[in-house]
Parts: sequence; structure tokens; C-alpha cells
Amino acid sequence: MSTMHDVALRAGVSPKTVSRVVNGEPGVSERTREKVTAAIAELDFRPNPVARNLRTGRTGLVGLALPHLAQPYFSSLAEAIMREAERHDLTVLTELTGGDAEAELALVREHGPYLGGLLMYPVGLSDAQARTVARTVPTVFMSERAYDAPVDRVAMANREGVRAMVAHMASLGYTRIAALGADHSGLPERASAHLRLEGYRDGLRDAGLPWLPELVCEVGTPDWDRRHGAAGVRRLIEAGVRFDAVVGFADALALGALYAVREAGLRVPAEVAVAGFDDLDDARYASPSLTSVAPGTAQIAREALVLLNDRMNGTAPQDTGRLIVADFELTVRESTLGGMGGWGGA
Amino acid sequence: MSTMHDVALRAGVSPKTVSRVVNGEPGVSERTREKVTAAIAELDFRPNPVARNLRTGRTGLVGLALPHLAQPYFSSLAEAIMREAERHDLTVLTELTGGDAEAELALVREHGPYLGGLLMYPVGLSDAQARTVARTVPTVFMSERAYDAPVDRVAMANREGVRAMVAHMASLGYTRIAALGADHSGLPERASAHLRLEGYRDGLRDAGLPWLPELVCEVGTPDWDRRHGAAGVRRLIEAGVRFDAVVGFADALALGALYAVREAGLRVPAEVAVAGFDDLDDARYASPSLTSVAPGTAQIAREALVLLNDRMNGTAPQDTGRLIVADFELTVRESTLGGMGGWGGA
DNA sequence: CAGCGCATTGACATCGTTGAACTAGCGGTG
DNA sequence: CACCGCTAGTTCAACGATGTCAATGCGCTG
Repeated sequence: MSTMHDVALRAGVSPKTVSRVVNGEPGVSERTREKVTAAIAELDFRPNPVARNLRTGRTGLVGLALPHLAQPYFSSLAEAIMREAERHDLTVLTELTGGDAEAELALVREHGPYLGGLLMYPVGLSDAQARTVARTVPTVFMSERAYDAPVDRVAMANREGVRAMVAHMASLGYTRIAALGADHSGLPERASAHLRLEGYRDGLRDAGLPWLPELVCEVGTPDWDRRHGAAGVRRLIEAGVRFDAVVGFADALALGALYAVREAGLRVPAEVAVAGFDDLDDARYASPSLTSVAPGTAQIAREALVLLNDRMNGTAPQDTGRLIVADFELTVRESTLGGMGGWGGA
Repeated sequence: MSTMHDVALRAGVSPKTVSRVVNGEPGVSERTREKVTAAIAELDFRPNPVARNLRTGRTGLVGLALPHLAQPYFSSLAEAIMREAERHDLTVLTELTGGDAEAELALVREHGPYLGGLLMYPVGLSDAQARTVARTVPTVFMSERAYDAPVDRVAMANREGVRAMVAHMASLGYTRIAALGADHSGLPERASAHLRLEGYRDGLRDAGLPWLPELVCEVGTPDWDRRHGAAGVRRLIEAGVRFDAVVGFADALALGALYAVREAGLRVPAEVAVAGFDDLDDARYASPSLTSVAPGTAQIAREALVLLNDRMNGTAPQDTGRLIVADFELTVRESTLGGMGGWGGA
């Protein structure tokens, strides 16, 4: 590994001049610049980032803190972030928090000071803790939950997405649309559930449909998986509730619903339409394929890095957080629209 | 942020002594050690890893290079590695390679010298390139493909897993067991397919069943998804091949098979048994739930970090690579054993 | 009590880079 | 010609830790 000193010797200049060339600083004549550039190429010199960081205090590292990677949404978000970070010449240091406030804070305490920035999907953090985080390191949240803290945030169009979904179903003539995944706990960490329920309410109002409490189905746990989706729909059916459509607040719930609906001998979408939220691969591959709201993960990653860049450069409002809501896309498939009922041929 | 200098002032000793205490080096009296420890606690001092790295050349960073995170196997592997790395006090820097040799190499060129170690799932790398990688940074591969290079490797029990699966089916009385996902290209990067096919062959031999070429179904592409699984089984059926069981070389293939088999009006497992490999969540949630081979991801992560630790400490053979094959687990579910045919109640 | 060995501790240089301050040289100006 | 301003480049110190080596002090031995 050659150093700036080596390059300097070879080019017959001082190390500082090499530094200037490497960083594209002014004050170097064209001739010298060329000599240095040549020497750099000959020695295959690459500046040592560790030394640079020690001197400048700046790291090209950004932390990515997610609760876990098991849910497809998080792994696809992680993937999108990493690809986007690469375009910004940033290196991503990933940490899993398990959704635990203590772990979320510990991570910031431990690595925070040596990170250039932090992209976090906070779960357990309180408002006060969020402020602490933002004070320690330039931070962008990617969460549905709002914080009373001057932190930038990129969120999905939770409310608007479900609203559009309900509109879609209503436009197809469905009138008794069940909401699967409601949460009445009011806990801030269940914000997605709350926002999606509001979207459901909006959608009904837009379509002039009545709000029927018996169609609002809580699933009880923060884990939105197929099992709970199926169980929820079974409860509706056993209670004798009539419904002709189900909006799942997550694809996993909707896939469970799909199963339970057909288990009960009802055809999808002829008798009951089903839709989800997330647009997982599983939605495309389900049978019938599942209509879903794609949350614009790529855009979320893109915007998050733009916001973070601003913060890291100081080009961002100091005492206030910006909010960007990503565009969603309604992907209509067989579970609401009918169609061939399979995955097509080979 | 306090520095060793601050601590030293407060404890009335020299920075070097603080360094000794922090690193648990000998040659510090009990009394001094206590004073320093107290000062450290009072100032909440944490050594600056950047400065330490510059001086020692050692980083607590390990690279994790995976082709992507979209496939559940990789995201669960990533998760397991991160959790395990935390136990070893290592920080994980994740990079996605896209399975491209150029990207795999670029990553090593770029970050290699500043990483303490590298955990990689190589795809495109040649033997020579693998040697280059291992020469640059302590490396452990987690791949099915073997390399002619002195690199440690942790692999799944590809062959043994499928072999056990075939034994399981044979023991249930299935005799015409199709293999779904074969690959005859001989390309080294398709090693999992080759190994699993060998396991299939072993299993047949163990059970005294004949090798029937018409039961060996190639899917044609490296992408093992549901669509290709379904298409493969449809081809078998259309060709009039009789079979009473399907071993998919991946859960995605098996899930596609499940769909195609039932689409053809055949009951699972009464008429055709189906099994997969990977033990994804989807296998548990499928209907009927899918028998599968769990590849021991947690163990893979654990072993990989042990091997890597050895390499980083120099406690590892220099000119030879070690190989660890993780234990697999055969998870028997409804698709081979029958049973209630649903996910159980709420 | 001189002299040796051992245990503690400190001074200083150093890792590779960059910020601050300074110098050399040149042309222009009054 | 003295002086100024400007550019190109240099020197030096510093970021915060640690490796090397020297110094200090104490107890013990002969």
C-alpha cells in the first residue's frame, strides 16, 4: 500500500500537493497536477480512508438501522438503500435493532459519533430519544410513525394507498369492504395500522359507502402474518358478517385472507375480492395473484439518501424536520379483477 | 467526546497508561488501574476506533458480500451473520455484488485493505480471483461451490439433505420420485444444483430405486422461482411422465410444483408428494404446508464467524482452506405426510 | 551500601492525511 | 525601485491512539 508520501516522492512534490490533487482542490498548476496524477496511477495509490477520517472527522459510513431483515419489506428496503448509497459513494453499515428502543439507542451511542449519517427505521424510540439520536448524528427516519423531533422522515403513502385501494374496489362494485389489520391500541409504534385505517375510512367516504364497525377486523398482534390474516377472516365468517371484499393492511394478511376465503368455499374475486399492501413477490405469485399497493421502496431509498446528504452537508433546515411521502402504485391483479386464474404458461 | 488525553489528565497519569488499562495490558498497578477506570467512567470515555485503526492497522469491520437480499435465503443469512457478528464485537459492512465477478472483485479492491475480514457468498469468482481475494483480506466463503484456493468455506449439506429427503419419501412408499431443478450445464456457479442432483442419485441408490432419466427435470434458468417450478411439472405431466413425488431443489420450485400438481387435479400428498429445500417461511405457510430441508443458516453463520476469527488472529492454517458442512434438518409437513390440510385454527 | 532485577510509568515518535500558516516567485503599479 | 497582490507550493502540527524505549523507584542480594 502506497501512501501520499510515496506519491509525493515520485512526483517530486510535497505530500500536501498530492492531497490537493486527490481532493480536487485549487492552487495546483496544470503541469504539477498531471505529474501527480501520473504518479498516482503508476503506484495505484488509493488514499487511506482511516487516516483521512481521523484527520477530518468525516466518515463515508452511513448506518442503516432496521428492526430485522426477515420481513421482505425490510430486506427490499435494505437492498434499495445499499444500491442507492453506492451511487452516493457511501458505505453502509447495517445494524439490526429488533425494534427495541434500547438497542436503537445503543447503536447510536456506540457507532453514532463515527458515522457520517444514519438511516433508521425506528420502532421503539420515544420522541425524546429520537431527539437524542438526531443530535448525535445526521439522521433520516424511514418510518410511518411521526416524531416530535427535528428529524427528516420518508414515509410510505399509507393512508393514500389504502384510500386508493378502497376506491378501486368500490369502482368495481364492491360495497361491503372489510378492513383487515385494524389496530385500536393507539400505540405510536402501530402507526402504519392507524394510518391505513384512516385511508380505509377516507376511501369509504369518497365512495359514499357507510362505515360499518363489524367490517373492521383487528388482528390483535403486531405481527402481520398469513396465519393472523386467515384467522381474522375466519372470525368474520363465523360471526356471520357479510362482506364482498377484504383490504388487508399487509400482503401477508391478505394472503391469509385469500386462503380463508377460499377455504370457506367462496370464489375470489367473483364473490369476494381481496387486496393487500406491500406488493411482495408473494403477491405476484399467489393464486389468484394478489392486487396490492406497492409502497415505492426505490423512491423511499432515493429520497432518504437525498435528505441525508443535505443533513451531512449542513444544507438542511436545522430546527425542523422535513417529511417526504413516497408515491405508491396500485398494482391490480386477479384477486380483484379476475382473469385467467393462474400464473400463465411456462 | 473525550479522548485518552482527557482521561489521563483526570486520572493524573499519562495517556499511555490509559491505553494500557483500556486494552487490559499488564504492567499497571491495581491502584492506578482503579483511578483510570474511574476517570473513564466519569467522562464516559470510549476509545476512538478510527484513531486506533490508523495506528494498529486493525479494523473491527468485517465485510459481508452477498449477491443480493431479495431471496429469503440471503436475507436470513445476512440476519444470522449480523447477530453473530455482534456477539463477536464486529461491525458488519454489507455490500451487494449482484453475483458479478467484477463487482465481487471491485469490493475487495475498494474496501478489502481496510476490512478485518470478509464473509462472502461468491458467485462469479474464478479460482484465480478467489485466491486474489483471500490474499487481500482474511476471507471465509459461504457457498456451495468449491474453490481451488486456500480459503475457508462453510456450506450447506446440499447433497446429504436431498439424499435424506429422497429416503424420507421412499420410506413412505413413493417410488417414482421426480427431481425438479436439475442442471446439466456443468457450470461451477450452479454447484448447488449439481450437488442436490447427486444427493437425489444417492437417495435413489440407498432406497434401491432405479434412476429414471425422464424423472429428472431441468428448469433451464438459474432463477429458481415458483413459475419455473410450475412450468417444469406441467412439462412432466404433458409428456405423460408418471410420478408420485417431486423433490424440488428449492422451496420456490416446490411451491410452483405444488400449484401445478393440484392444478392437474392431483391431490397432495395422497397422489403426489412434494418437498422442497430451504425451509422458507413460505413453506410453513403454504397449503398444504411444505416438507423441506432446513439448511442450518444459524449454524452457517456461527461457523463462518469462528473460521473468520481464526483467520483474523492468524490461528488458521496458512496454505489450506477448511471446509465445514452445516447440519441440515428435515422438516416434515403436510405435503409429504398428509395431516389436517390447513394452518390450524386461529 | 553498591548493584542488580523487576515492576510501573512516562516521553516520544508514528500511523496517513489534511488544515493553517507561511514562503518563493512573479508581474504590475505608483 | 519599493511595495503589493496573487499563485503555486511548502512546512508544520494535529487528529487520537499505540509501539518502542528509556526512566524511575523499590526491594533484595552479596
